[in-house]
Amino acid sequence: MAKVYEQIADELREAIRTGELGPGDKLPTESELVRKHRKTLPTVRQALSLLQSEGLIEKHHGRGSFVRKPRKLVRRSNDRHQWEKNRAVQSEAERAGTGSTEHDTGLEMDDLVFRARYREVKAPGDLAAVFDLPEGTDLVERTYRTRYKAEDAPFNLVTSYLVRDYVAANPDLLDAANEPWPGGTMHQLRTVGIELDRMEEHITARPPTAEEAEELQLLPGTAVLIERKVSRDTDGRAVEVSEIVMPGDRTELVFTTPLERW
Amino acid sequence: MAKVYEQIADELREAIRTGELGPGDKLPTESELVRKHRKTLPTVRQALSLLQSEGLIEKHHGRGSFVRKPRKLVRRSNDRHQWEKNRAVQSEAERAGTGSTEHDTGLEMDDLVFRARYREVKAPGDLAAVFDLPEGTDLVERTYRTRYKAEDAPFNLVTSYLVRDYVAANPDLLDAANEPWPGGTMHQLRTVGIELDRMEEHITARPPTAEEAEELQLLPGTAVLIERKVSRDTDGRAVEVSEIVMPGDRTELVFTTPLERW
DNA sequence: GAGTGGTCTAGACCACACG
DNA sequence: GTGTGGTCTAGACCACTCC
Repeated sequence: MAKVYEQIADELREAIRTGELGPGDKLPTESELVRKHRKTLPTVRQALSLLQSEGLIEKHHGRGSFVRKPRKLVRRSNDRHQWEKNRAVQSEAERAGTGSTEHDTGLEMDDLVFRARYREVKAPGDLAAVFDLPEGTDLVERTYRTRYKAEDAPFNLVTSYLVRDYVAANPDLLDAANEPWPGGTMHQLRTVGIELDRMEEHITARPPTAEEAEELQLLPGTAVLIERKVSRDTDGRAVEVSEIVMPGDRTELVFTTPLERW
Repeated sequence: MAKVYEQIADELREAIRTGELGPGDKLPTESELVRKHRKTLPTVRQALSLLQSEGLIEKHHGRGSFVRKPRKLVRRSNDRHQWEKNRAVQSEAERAGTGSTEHDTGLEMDDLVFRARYREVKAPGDLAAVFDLPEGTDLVERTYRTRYKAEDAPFNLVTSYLVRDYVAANPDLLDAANEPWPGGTMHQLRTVGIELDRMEEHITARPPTAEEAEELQLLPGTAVLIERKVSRDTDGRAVEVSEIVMPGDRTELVFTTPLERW
């Protein structure tokens, strides 16, 4: 072990692991570490950057560096799909009460701020393949941002695509002014005679892009979960494709798979 | 925009986004960027480090920096659970042919190298809570590493816990020498009269720890997917808890949720 | 105003890749 | 051997936080 910055990082990692430095505790300042290890400032900063990229610490300009606290998780369970489907056949009064975001998070609608934007686009190759339609087919692109009223960053970024021809029979579905739609996408599809049979969710993870980090206000050393969801109707046809970007440290996806009995 | 390293990073990001620099292409060398922007080496290096942490580029000592290529994904679908359950009631000859890893990846058993280690541990608080048993209950901890024969890094890290009392009736289940067990965990449990009713999978994402990065040979700028799986028997009792760490850029988890008809 | 981290300069020397 | 990135020194000045 020759690398000085690794040694400094190791020592701090060990202090965090043993609990000598607990969540929220302040680390020694950079100049203290310089004195202690008799190295220079850039070397010490390299060590701290490493810990930051591992998600172990947060640096705060003018205040110091701190051991990161575990985040409170927002849970999204796949049982919400059946819940949403059941809700789509309720009366308007019943549907108006809640949305699936509230079902996911347990929050009241009043705590949330919601923004939707619609746009018409031509299907690029990858989306066309999922829909099993020709490239360039007309799609409705819908982007959603939902955030807590008390915070100014949304807690996820959603982009959803519908095939224009499948939904154009109801012009209301082409206008973002009707959002938030009581009863959600399942009810929207029901107004044009589409019933969903299953949801396929594809999950990967990666570091956030610069834009995502800014929009979700992610600290360095955070990963994002990417969910690509394909909704299929009773003919097995893909009718909605959506991509959801979620902060990996604040989100827990829960999937329950039932098994047949022996 | 005052920050010089952001400007340099932006320019390179843009070149990558537009395709001017395609996957696998070599970036300008650090000294070329120094000359071009009339800045110093550490500043240029800061810009490149940023792109690296975003997973956009790879740096190779002595060779240069390169635009990262997208990885080939290994797909793990939740339909493997039912597949595994069906397999557990087959004859030994049938079970011997394949394991669930092969089912997941489509690879032959001959392409894979498998290592298992068993250990007996006392349940810490968080595990005890999931099993709904007292803290300190005896558990069997099983760790697995599976890798391609051609590569030297495993493609995931698995730690599984069984309640010792539930499985002790069959001593073979306490001995790692019997791994890989033909028919997997579902068949192991069957030998002690346990039938699984459902699987709960909890997914989060974060940057890898230093150990995980080394063991999975992850490049900087990669995230890991964490899956915590709880297997419940027909009484709803948690009988296995496992944690699986997977490279986020090489793994795609697929969950299909069927919906009831209206 | 004092303390602390953020950005940047201007180098030196080392380690790895490749011809 | 030459080119390349990796580590490290020794500072300067700026920006943010808190008293």
